[in-house]
Amino acid sequence: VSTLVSIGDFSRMTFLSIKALRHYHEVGLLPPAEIDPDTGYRRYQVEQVPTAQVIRRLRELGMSLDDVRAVIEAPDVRARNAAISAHLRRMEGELEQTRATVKSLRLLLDEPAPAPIAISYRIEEPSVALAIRAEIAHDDMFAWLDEAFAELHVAVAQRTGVDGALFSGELMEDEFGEIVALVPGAGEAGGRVHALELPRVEYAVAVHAGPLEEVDRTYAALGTVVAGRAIGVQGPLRENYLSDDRIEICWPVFQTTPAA
Amino acid sequence: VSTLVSIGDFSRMTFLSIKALRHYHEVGLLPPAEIDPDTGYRRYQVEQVPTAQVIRRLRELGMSLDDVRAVIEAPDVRARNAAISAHLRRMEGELEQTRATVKSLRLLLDEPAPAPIAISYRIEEPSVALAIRAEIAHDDMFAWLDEAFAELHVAVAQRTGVDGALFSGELMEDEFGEIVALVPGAGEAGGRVHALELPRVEYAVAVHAGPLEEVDRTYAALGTVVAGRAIGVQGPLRENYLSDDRIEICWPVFQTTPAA
DNA sequence: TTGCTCCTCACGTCACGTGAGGTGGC
DNA sequence: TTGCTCCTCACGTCACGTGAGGTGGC
Repeated sequence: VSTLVSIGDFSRMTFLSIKALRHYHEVGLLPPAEIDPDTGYRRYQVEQVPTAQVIRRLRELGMSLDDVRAVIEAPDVRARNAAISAHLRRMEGELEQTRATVKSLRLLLDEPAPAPIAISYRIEEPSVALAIRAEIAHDDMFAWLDEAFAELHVAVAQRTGVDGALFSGELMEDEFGEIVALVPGAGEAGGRVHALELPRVEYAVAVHAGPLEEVDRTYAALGTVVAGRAIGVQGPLRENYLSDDRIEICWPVFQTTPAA
Repeated sequence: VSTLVSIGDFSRMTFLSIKALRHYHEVGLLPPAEIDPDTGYRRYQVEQVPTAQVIRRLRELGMSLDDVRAVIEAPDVRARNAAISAHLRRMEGELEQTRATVKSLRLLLDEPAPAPIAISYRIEEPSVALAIRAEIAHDDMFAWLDEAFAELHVAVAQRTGVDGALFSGELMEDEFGEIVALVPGAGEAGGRVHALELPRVEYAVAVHAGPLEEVDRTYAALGTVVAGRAIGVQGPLRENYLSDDRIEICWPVFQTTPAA
């Protein structure tokens, strides 16, 4: 015969606030064992304490209630551990990101004016490429590109240039929008992979060398020049991945060169 | 003569979303250099880009907009670096906490049933102590206790027991409430320090040995016994800090011993 | 009986995101 | 002129916290 305790006692026993316990009840994460039909008083079983302790620790690790629920309701130990490990991996990724951001912040504060970068102009004549397109959130960009290029590399037969990507305005401005991963050349379409005809575009181009966290500074330098000369036109930005730490950034412009 | 750019261009140059930029304008963190009186169009100066880049990095580090503002509006480099360093120290503290929580979670999952703990009963006869009391948030508990004990240790003249603390029910249940730090014995009152007369209380007592992160499990074990015997009474919980890793937890109960 | 516990709304917080509905600029 | 950019509400998100106002239980 198990002991029932009031919400106050359960709170003291689990270090979860009463408000939190009521919230977990409301969302069905940790319903009390019993509810008095007259008074609405919640009664918890002492056997619910370990579950509550797990919930508190997962919440302290910043796991969302939905993910906590997945852990709590996992059918077996394997699934449970997988859910927890996935979260810990995410946290490690964030930690790496944090380290990089701190470094980047120090750099920015120490060196507010960036080294001047070379900007060139280029006319891209119409060309073909193998491409994958999608509407994604800005935060998913890296993961999405990794996967897309993996698929494209399998499909491409005749490469005529380095990997590149097109970013719609909305993707930058709204945190959600169209993205295209492309490999110049020809190959086998199928699945998400399709052939893409790239139109003629004029670009102002800058090369970003160095850590990815700094790439906004190159964008800013390039954008400043384009804005200063009032030559910007609409159309997606393009990045070309020259090497592991060299990215070519292409900003669409018009009439940078006298007509032939 | 500085270049003005539209919110869209500024967004592309800084990797801040348009929604974020409008929000920063609304709260006065990064107002545009100019606003068209007819259309309401925001225009940013390219010289605002570095500030925006700093804001983006600080936000990525999880700094609140209020704290970001403090950094941005810092009167000099010293004040600015102090604000940033304070945030980074907080983050390191959280990282330590995260490590401890992960460890504690693994322990809890590996060993769901805790080792049975010894529970004893005790009657505390009325006594005196030097004490500091306050209403605090649960999260500030450790910092507050550290400071309070430092003050009490200076004031105490005749110690008759180890450091202890009283925790009101609300502090546990509402995340905000009364806390009392106390040193049994006598000494010099003054400032926040005052003499406190402790009434007679009967306690169920358990000793928690080991890491602080696990202390909820001892609370739960103690609470389970108290609830099972239906001997709980209201009144603050008490902790006595026996040594660095031994905490005595005292739960108020009634009539645990036959009357004399 | 008193005061303590617990209840249910309803609204606030933080930093934006998500539309809706509309207008200006090239 | 078209469609693209930008505007302002108003409301949503997430995980609770903060009261208000009221009732049950010892």
